[in-house]
Amino acid sequence: MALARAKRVTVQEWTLAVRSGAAIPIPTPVGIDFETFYTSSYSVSQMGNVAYTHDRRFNAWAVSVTDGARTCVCLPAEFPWGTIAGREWVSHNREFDEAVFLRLVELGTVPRDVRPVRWFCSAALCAYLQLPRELAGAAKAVLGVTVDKGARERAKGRDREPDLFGHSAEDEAYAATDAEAALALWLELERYWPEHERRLFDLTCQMGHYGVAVDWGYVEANLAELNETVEGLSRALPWSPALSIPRFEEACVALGTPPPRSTSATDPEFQDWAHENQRSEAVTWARHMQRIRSANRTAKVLEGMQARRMPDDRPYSAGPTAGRPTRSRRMVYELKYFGASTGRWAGGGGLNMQNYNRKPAEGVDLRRCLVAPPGFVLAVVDYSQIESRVLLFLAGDVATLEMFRANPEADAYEIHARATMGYSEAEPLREFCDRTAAGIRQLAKARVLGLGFGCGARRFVEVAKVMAGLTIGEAESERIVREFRESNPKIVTLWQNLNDACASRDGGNYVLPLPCTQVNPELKRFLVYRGVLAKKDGITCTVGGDRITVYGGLLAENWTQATARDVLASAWLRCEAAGYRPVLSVHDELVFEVPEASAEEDLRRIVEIMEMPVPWAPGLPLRADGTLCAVYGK
DNA sequence: GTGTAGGGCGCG
DNA sequence: AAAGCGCGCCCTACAC
Repeated sequence: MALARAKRVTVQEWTLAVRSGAAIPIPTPVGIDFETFYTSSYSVSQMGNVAYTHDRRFNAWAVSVTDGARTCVCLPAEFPWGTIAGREWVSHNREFDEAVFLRLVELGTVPRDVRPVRWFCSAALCAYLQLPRELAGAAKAVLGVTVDKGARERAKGRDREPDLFGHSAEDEAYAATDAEAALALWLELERYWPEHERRLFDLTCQMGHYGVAVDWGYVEANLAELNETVEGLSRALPWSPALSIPRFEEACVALGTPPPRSTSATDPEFQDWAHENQRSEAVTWARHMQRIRSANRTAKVLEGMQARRMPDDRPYSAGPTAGRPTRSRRMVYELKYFGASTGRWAGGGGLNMQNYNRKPAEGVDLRRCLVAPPGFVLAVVDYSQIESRVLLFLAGDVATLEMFRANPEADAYEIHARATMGYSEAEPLREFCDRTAAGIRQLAKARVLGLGFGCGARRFVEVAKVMAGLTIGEAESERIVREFRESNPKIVTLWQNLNDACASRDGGNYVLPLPCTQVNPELKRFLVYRGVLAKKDGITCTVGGDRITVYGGLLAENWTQATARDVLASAWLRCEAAGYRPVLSVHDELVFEVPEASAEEDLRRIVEIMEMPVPWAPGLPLRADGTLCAVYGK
């Protein structure tokens, strides 16, 4: 076992081995892992890497470095950094270890000229391969070894002065194992990670480091106001804590009002309850709670932004303050490469940039906080209904795809209405519906959004209400679902085929290749469903360490989402190659800062690049819409 | 005290 | 036959 082979050495032994040429054979990277102090309230998961490493409590109490044969664990100040400078390094969660390292350089703990030639991330690699992202899980799954993740646990509560606690041999052993596991995972799996995906990972990290410009005045003013709103609303509730559902239910009972099944603003059960009890004070209380939760969330996002403000930068404009450091107008953030099993990026680092409210909450517009820096405008470009189009592509519905191509101004709802609902007017569907007050577009929207992935009639009643604002009964829902399936036989066949293919892998793994694999087998990408068990009542398997039930519609959805992700990834790389680097990416959308002077032309070119057909999906019609704006979301 | 589960609020 | 899916973070309750 790779991990057992490494021998623990002292700093002197390590240095000697490197000087004699015994250590770190040239093509081999070194595994490197920092151990740092943290508590429940002071942690990297809440604060993000930059804020965490710049906090006054920051303390790196050990570094472990391994070449696979020998491992050295010591204080960062004691490590002979010259022995690994200019080499390739590997860490599990590179962004964290890199932030620690850069901070130690900044603090003078590590010499200024030490740099790796490249720094790899075994966690990103594991995520790409749909293995557990977390070190212990990945080591277990890939190497078959148990890595105790206790080192960091034991670091909690420790005095921040490294001299005062003197870490135990056991602590050091765990620190060593983390570095060894990272290196072993990298060496074992590295060849399965294609070059363009590594590039996407690096671009993702760089994008977050570059960050976004923020209107800090707007953030500050609204944060104060939101906190007042929360306090005021909380005081109006006759119990505490304000968001306690048991206390709320007790208050309902005392009032003689039956408590609702849900207190969620968007839950249909709550809406029905609120309507039935509209004269009861309980409804007022519930709405207060909803406003508190919403205001609270918004306030927390604003606080998260403030915590990630970059320490300083130089003013953009010339003038008396030019060149003098000022408080930065930018904010750093993190995006998790391959955060979803389908490959989509996910929010991370304590602040999720991918779920900012689209509409103001309590009068506060979160998107309005993100702005273009002076001299620039934001170019926001997103794909139109990309998943609906990809689903048709994967189902092989060539005829419907051809309608997209022939009718580039029409959206997916109109195409669906024309293809399967008998709509045949010459005028665009939206105009027709506006003119005649017909409901066909809403129904088409509900069908497209709700029925493509196997949703049944009972569930569709709610889906139609939430997605398209349609109120339908059970019988009507059944009719719509049946009619959809009859008129979209290719989609239904896709569900069945995927279901059968997965079930046929009973006892093994189901590997579903993505379209990008078709053209260039070197660039393989798959969805992997491990440990398939096909029983009479359904199929179960393991995805990302969790046991889940799968069915045809779900497989179709996963396949679609993953393929749409590849379309965006491909566009991101093409934009990058053309000199356009996004500052943010949200699933089907890229946001750029473009100079005011060339904004129109830049936007036109970006849209053009994003709409370029992808070689591995011939016949997939792509449509991108772009807008220029001074603030995000306008 | 810590860890976790569930409800809730957001997004594509 | 039927089943929308994919995420993250905050708050509260509760078991340990």
